[in-house]
Formats: sequence, C-alpha cells, structure tokens
Amino acid sequence: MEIPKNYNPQEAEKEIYEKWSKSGFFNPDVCIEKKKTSPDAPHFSIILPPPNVTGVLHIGHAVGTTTEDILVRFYRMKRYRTLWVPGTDHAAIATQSKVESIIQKQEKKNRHDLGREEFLKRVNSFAQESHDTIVSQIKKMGASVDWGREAYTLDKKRNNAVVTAFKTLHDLGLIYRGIRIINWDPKGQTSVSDDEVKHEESEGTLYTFYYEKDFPIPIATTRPETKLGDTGVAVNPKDKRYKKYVGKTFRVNFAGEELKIKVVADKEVDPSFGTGAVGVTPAHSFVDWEIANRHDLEVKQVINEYAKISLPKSEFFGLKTTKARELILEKIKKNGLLLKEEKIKQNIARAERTGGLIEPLPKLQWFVAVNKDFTFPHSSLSFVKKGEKTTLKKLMKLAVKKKHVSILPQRFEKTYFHWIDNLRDWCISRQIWFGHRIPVYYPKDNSKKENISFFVGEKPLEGEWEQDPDTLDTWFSSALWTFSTLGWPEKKKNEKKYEEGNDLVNYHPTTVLETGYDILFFWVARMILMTTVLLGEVPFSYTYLHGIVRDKAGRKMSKSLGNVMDPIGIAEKYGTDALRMSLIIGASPGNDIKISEEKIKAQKHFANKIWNASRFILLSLPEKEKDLQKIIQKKIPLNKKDTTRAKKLSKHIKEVTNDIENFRLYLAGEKLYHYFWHTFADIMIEESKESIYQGKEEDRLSASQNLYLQLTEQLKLLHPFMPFLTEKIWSLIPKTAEKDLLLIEKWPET
RNA sequence: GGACGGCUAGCUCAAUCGGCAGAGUGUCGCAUUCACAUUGCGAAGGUUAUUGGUUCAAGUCCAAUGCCGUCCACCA
Repeated sequence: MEIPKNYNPQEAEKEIYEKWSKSGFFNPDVCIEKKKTSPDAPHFSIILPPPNVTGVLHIGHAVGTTTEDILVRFYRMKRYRTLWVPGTDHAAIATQSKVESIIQKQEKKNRHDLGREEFLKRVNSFAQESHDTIVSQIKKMGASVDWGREAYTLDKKRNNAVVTAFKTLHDLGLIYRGIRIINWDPKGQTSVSDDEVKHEESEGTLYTFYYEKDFPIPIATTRPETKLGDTGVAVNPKDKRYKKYVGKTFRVNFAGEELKIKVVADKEVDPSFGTGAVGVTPAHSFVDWEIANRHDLEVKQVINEYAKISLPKSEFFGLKTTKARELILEKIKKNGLLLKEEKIKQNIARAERTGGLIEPLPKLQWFVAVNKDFTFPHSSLSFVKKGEKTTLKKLMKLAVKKKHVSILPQRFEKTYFHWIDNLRDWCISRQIWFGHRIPVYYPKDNSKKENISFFVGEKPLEGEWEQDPDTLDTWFSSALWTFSTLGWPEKKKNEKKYEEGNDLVNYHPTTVLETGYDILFFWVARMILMTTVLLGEVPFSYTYLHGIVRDKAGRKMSKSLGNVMDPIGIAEKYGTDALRMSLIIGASPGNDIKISEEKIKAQKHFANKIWNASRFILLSLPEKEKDLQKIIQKKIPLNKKDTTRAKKLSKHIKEVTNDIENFRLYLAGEKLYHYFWHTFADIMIEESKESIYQGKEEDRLSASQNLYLQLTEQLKLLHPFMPFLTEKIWSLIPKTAEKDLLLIEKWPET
C-alpha cells in the first residue's frame, strides 16, 4: 500500500465525518443497540450551548466545541451512555437588531414600514441561512453531536416548554406584571435586563445649583433636564444642615416647571458628596425610585421612550434630553442659580446589543420575582424540602453552595454568589417582535391597562382576546435549554434510571455545561434558577468555564480591530486537528486563551509527525503474514527493554485519563504531545531501529510488537483531541476483523 | 467603592498535593539516500514583578507594594 509522505487534512476530514455520521454512533441509542454501551452504564451528557443565529461561528465557539467534543469522545470511548445535543439560539434582540440594520441599509426601511408579519418573515429567513452555515461549521470542527436530536430555541417544542414554564412560574406567584423602573433602550425601542446594560467610563459635568432662589437646599446633578421630574429632596438623617427642612414640602418653579418637593431623610444619602442633598427623580433613576418607594414620593415621568421631554405644557416639550439640558442650564445660569460646575468621571449605560444610551423609565412590564417566598413543589432536591418556603435566589445560591453544581474554576463561585446578592427582579418582557410571544391574553383592546384580569398559557376559546404584543427575553428560553432539549414538558421525570425513549430520564441532569465565563450570569445562573424551580433538579453537575480567546497581543478579537480569526479558515489551512490542539493546550479553565498562527502551525507539525511515525511503523511491520497476525493479536512476548517501554505507556495512559477525568484537558493535551514526540518518536522508535534492522528475530518481533502497541494505544488517547488524523491512521492499520471505527474503540484500560 | 485574575526564557504559555523551573515559537551551530526539511541533533536564553515572612524545601503558602487586565456596584 502506498502511504503519502504528508498528511493531507483537507482530503481526509470530510470523508471521515461522513463515515462517523453514517455509523450512527453519535446517537447513544445506536451505541446501546450495537452493544457499545448499555442502559445500565452511567450517562454523560452535554447540551451544546446554542450559537446565535446572527452569523457565523467565531473562534470562541471553536474553543467550546473542541472542549466539549474531547469530553464527549472520551466518555463515549469509556463506554458511558453519551449524548451531545446540538442546537441554535434565536438570540432575540441580537438577531432582530442585526436584520433591522441590514434592511435599513439596503432598503431604507424600518420594521414598522414592513409590519410585524413581513418583518418576522425576513428575520426567520436570515436565521435559517445563518443556521445552515453554523451547522456546517460545527461539522467542520468534528463535533460528534447527535444531529437527530437538534433543537432551536424558537421551534415548536421549545415554545411549548416556554409557555409551560411561564404558566408554572406564574401559578407559583413568581412571575408578575407591574410598573417598575426599567432599563429602556431608546435605540432598540425595548426594555432590557440589568445584565444587558454595559457601563463605560466617560467624562461628565456635575452641576450644583438651586431649583429657585427661595428653595434653601442646593442640589447637584449631571443631568439637569431630569430635575423637571423631581418630587423630593433627600438628605442624610444625621445631617444637621438640613434637619429643619425634613418633612416639609416646598412648591418651586424650576425652569418654568412647577415642582412639589418634599424633603425626606434617608440614610443612603452620603452627606459628604456634592451638597449632601439629592434631588430625587423617581421616574428616571433606579436609586431615586427606591428612595421614593421608601418615602412615598410621587413618580413624575418627564422623559419618554424616544429620550425626549414629555411634558406637554413645558417649553422643552419634544426636545431631546441633550438639547433640553443645554437650554435648562442656560436658564439656571441666567437666573444666577448655578453654584458650581465641575468635571467628573462617570459611567454611562449603553444597551449591549444596540449601543443605545439607556434611559431608566417606569414601565408596565413582566418580571420574575427573585426574592419572593413561595412553596417549593418538588421532593427531589436535598437542600430544600417539599412544601418548604424558599425564594429563587435561595435556590440559585444553595445549588452551588451545597455542591450540586460545581463551577470550574472554583473562584467563579464567589463571583456567582456576589451577583446573586445584588440581583433584582428580572425584567423578562421585550418590546421587540422576534422571539417567544408572551403567553398571556387580555380582553380585546385592554392590553395596556395595568389592573386588568388576563389569561395565562393557551389562548382561551371563548370571547374576544388578544395576545400580549411583547416577546420574552431570549435568556428565558435559553434558561430551559438543558431540559427543553430533552423532551420536557411532554416527557416527565420518574424514579427510573433508564427508560427507553425518555431522554429527560436518561440524560438529565446533564453532566457538564461548557461555556465562556462571560455568560456565567446571563445563562448559567438562569439555568440553575429555572431548572431547580421547574424540575426540582439542577441542570448540570459541572460548569466548565473557558476563557475568552485573545490575539497575540492579548486583545479581545473584534471586527473593528480587524484581528478576528475565522476558525473555519484556519481549519482549512492547517487542519481541524491542529486548530483543536492549539485551542486546548495552554488553555486552563477560566483563563483567557491567546492564540497565534505560529501556535497552530506547531500543531500542524505535530499532526505531520504523528502521520510519519505511523507511516514508519506501518512500513516496518513484519512481512510474513503469520508474524503480522501475531502482532495484531498482541501475542508476541516482549523482551526486557520493550516491557519497560510498555510500562511507560501504561503510566502515560493513567496520567492522561486522570487529567481528562479532572477536566485538565490542557495538561492532557500537552502530555500527549510530549510523550508522542519526545518519548515515543525520539527515543523508542530510534532505539527500536537497531532491533528492526539488525536484531535477532525475537528482538525484531518484540520491537515491532511494542511499536504497534504504543501506536494503537496512543491513537486512542489522541482521538478525542485529534479525531480526524487518528481515525484516518486507524483505517490504515492492520487490525483484527471486529475492529472498525476508532470513534467507538474502547478507551485503554488504566 | 467592592471582588477576581495575571506578572515565569526575546515572544506565547505550562508547572496537578509545597519537592530537580519546562514546552512551543524565535535565535545560533551541525546534519539530508535509510518514517518525517511540515525534519533530526545540539547550544544559548531564568534573581519566577518587588519586599518581607512561614518551611528541611516556595513559582506554588501568608502579609504588603507596584504594574496590567476583567467583572460587579453606581455618588445624586
């Protein structure tokens, strides 16, 4: 047989992936049927973090996919009942705003010009295209996912899960509708959750002034235009300067607007900052909203959804907040009310997806109550009993504290707890069109009234009803992902460990959630929230957090910097296996991964080294059929030296296995590299040449036997990391008849 | 303001329980009929950011400092 001198990944990869797919072994049901695992075997399951259908896979996805595939292939070879479910995420706001901007650019139209139905058609076709690209890219990475179980966060089954989850939480009293101050994105024309707001530092001006001459307390603000909505002034209870005014109400005229200002004492006020007095604007500041709640101050909205002044009688009506600010300042100055003007550093809030400047506004929205007591309905969790009073916050916290979920690296547990401590009710309604429509029905033409009775769940048959026009936060459906992909709510949990056809019983809780640390809050925390309350289980036993991929200079990859690496381009140039190795070696959990073309090249060299070492062994195997058969059946006795070599291999197998089992993939990868190249190729093969070319027959056979063993066992060890290359070489190696794909070979005994 | 991470060879990073500081890449030298030039062999390259402490032993543990970075909070 002719074996080329160089390994050609482009040729091998496509053919091999098809071979794997055809074999059916990505599907655990087939593995059971073909006796490659059994119903009694422990399960190992991962649900692929669904990539957003906003475009193509980036290198971060490649890290995740590789990490997951290594684990999945390892446990499949260890004969676990192994399932990896693929899918994609509709990514509501991200996708909608992307399509909106494309339509704006190409047709100069906005979504209202098209109408809800037509617009959604456009978004769906964009999503479909993006989906198809993503699927082909996941395949290119070699991911051994079970395509037969593919899911989409917005498909029919997942919608059923969303509706059921919404209704269940509402029935438990954990979802409510109400007017609260929320983050409003004027650009995207929707509310967003606290986590979707990003703060960036900028320079601002802090103005200190009086509302009017007769008002005794000066106040300070960076946004004078919001002061049109002030209904109070808060001071510290211990502040002697202002004590005499506390409890009094003043009527003042500020910039032509009549204000009713009540002076209140609140311990949150820092007497040493500014003037020690806060002008309270309940409608346009989170902190002020809280103060107003505590002291029963009136809420007066002065800014609307378009970030314009909304007071019809005011001279500033209809002006943008920035313009109004200028004019109001002029007035303050003209009236001699300005005391001080100083430059300060401040953080401005922007919507993560659209970049719009966040305007806090009171609005009627849907919320998940995280601090509210409710009666826990399940008996399957050890840290909270059935019938016990608890809160969602407590559930989220205890799941990790009681080690039902372990976060790797562990230091992120602290970050997680801290986030929960600061958590406010989760605003889940969005005023966008793309996403799961809120499953609530109001009597016709009454959807905007606050105190109206409504119907949650399926549309009622009788009477005139209309569905809530809003959609759900995309993370609401993502939070259900581990079980919505496994058949919930049609499938139910029961006492059994295995029930044919019931994925929820067979694979939930999943074993590992592998994702980037940047979505710990967005996703991981919310999955724990939803799963504990809805299923009485945790979603996964381990959370493995990988780092963010950075360029050679340590910069985050971004389109604007032009340093984005296309994983597929790299895979095509250097081979998928080389890309996979370079993403794993040197990438410990939670730490950022720096990648460069040189690093990938080094792994391409390694792939070629493996190829050529294998080539040598294949060419040096004994020609006599009888001897060859003995070697294949591992029947040649090893001499003393080769026995030592075999022992080295066992030790190596043990170490690599141990590293993978403990999620130290970066170490396992490095050891595989080092052992193959510098122990096996440099030393063992070189030393064996003497026996093979000039040795006595028994030494020659012993050497061949050892090299054969070393190679075949190492191919197994390397397979999860470099699946294509190893599978290709495996197909060239003479072996016993029952052996077929390396994919489903048994992992070496330790 | 709070929390977390990093600082190890020119560069990118490892070092599992506290036990001989090690890879890749780059640099320099040598080698090409015999698996592999996408290679092999060899060399140079280190006060592990700084200061102090614990210990038989510290890159690793403790305390402090400096620089770089990240997340959270949001002082109006």
